[in-house]
Amino acid sequence: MPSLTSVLGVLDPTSDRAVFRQIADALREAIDKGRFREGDKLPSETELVDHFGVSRMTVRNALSLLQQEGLAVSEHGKGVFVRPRPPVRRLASDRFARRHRDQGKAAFTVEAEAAGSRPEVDSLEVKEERPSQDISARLGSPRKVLARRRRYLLDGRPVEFATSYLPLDLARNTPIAQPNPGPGGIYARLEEMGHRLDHFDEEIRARMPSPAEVRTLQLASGVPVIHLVRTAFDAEGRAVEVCDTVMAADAYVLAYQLPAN
Amino acid sequence: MPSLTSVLGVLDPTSDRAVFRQIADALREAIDKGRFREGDKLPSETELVDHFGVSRMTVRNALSLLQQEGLAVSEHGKGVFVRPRPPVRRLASDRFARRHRDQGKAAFTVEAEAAGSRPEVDSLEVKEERPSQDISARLGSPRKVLARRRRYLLDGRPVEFATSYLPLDLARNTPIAQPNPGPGGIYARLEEMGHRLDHFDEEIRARMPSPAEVRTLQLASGVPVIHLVRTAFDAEGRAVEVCDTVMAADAYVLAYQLPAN
DNA sequence: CTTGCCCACTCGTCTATACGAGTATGCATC
DNA sequence: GATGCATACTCGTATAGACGAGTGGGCAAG
Repeated sequence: MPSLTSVLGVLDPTSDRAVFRQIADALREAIDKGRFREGDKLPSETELVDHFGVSRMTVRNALSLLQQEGLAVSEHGKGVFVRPRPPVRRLASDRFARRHRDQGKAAFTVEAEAAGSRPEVDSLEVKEERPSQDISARLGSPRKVLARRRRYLLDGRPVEFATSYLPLDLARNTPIAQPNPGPGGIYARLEEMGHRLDHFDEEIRARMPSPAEVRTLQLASGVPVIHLVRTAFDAEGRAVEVCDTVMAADAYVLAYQLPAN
Repeated sequence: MPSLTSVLGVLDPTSDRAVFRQIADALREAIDKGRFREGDKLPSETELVDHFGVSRMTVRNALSLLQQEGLAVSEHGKGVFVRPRPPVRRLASDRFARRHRDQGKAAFTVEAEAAGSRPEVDSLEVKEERPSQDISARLGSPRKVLARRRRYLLDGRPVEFATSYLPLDLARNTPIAQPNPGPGGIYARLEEMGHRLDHFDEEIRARMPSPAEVRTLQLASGVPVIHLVRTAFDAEGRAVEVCDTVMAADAYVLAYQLPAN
């Protein structure tokens, strides 16, 4: 096995770059060059202390940098590891198009099984609520809304949670207010109820997760979330649903196809 | 002025939650409640040390958490501040549609001025290169490509940098190989050259920036980047351009409109 | 063989101290 | 009044030490 010096090099005492940054640089370079691969254990804090001849806080500072960059994750009692890249779920822009509406299962389940993963849906909750200001504005200021919350998991790992909001006058006492709205999901039910869907608006943001989101999605440090808000409009131009989704950014790539004219 | 105790409360010594997390919680809550607003200075490390009766490293640990969450930014010699939310640039999905192709200025310039900001383009560079494996695959494996790099700034702040790649056999000795390709940009030139554009594919990811990206975009810690790769296809189905864009996530919201059928 | 404990190793948290470096202010000097 | 310096504040970096807590292996007892 190669010596730590050949893998990580040594510090440059003449450099004005902070020592912990030099250590982080050395580790980052070693990872980039494949000397450490996904899931590999990095040298322990003690080993790095001995190798570089610095104090433990300095080493921890360096490792903390790598974790903020999303390059490494630490596991209490085990060590610090190169962060494994999870399989990525690709969301096509036409995933809610009418022609793709499966009559049996939910879109998430169909796609996950096609990709060879085990899908789960979780923390299902259907409630009547007063809408937040933002949701209210998007739905045309209804007094109350029906909120459908759920969390999605892939092979046991939470990847996304979402809340759908519908004006209560539209959804009350319909299959939409049931935990399972039936084949084709709530979009199929909306169309059966005479709200032929015309188009969707999607807004995409990326940001660091709140502490609550870190818990719900079991996010490693250095992993942002993608925040997607989709509004569904019927043929009369009425907003009939808003779906607010927060996704673990390391589990998703969003794909859109756009006409050129 | 209110006492720190009334703003931040006190520690719960019976809690098993780490002290630095309790301090971070207190600050986060104060920010959420508006006790500290955008751009406000948080209490200095020394003040927090005195108030909570802990060591400075513990306070720094707490402040570091808030910075990782993107809630705060520190400025050497000045203090730690609630991170200001910059104005957000909204990118509509039809921004490259033919009907919007302005005959005078670049899309970025037009949009920025409409929003009342001062746009700049920077580090313009046009080069012939060997494509990376990824770019090569997207463009149908050309031996060489023309790469057009540039950085965009809004009111002096870098918000995005992008590289366009075109197969060299298509772009060599054309206006596209000039730093300024002329009115309507390279898409207008491509269409003049007989490559009528048919559609665009866009792929969106979010992740933490590399150290190089932090420098180029002058990113605060706790700010992810949005990575967008757009491929332009002509009417024959040939990929004629790939544009690789990295955006400061706190400066953008992407908006797409999708048909329902 | 299985169970259960101990121990060694890992990272997590916290204290105390020191000095460096960037910023802003006021005061003395020119 | 303008210049420049001293100073006091800010955060940045680094050391040394201590104890806690999670993990896993080995060994001894059953």
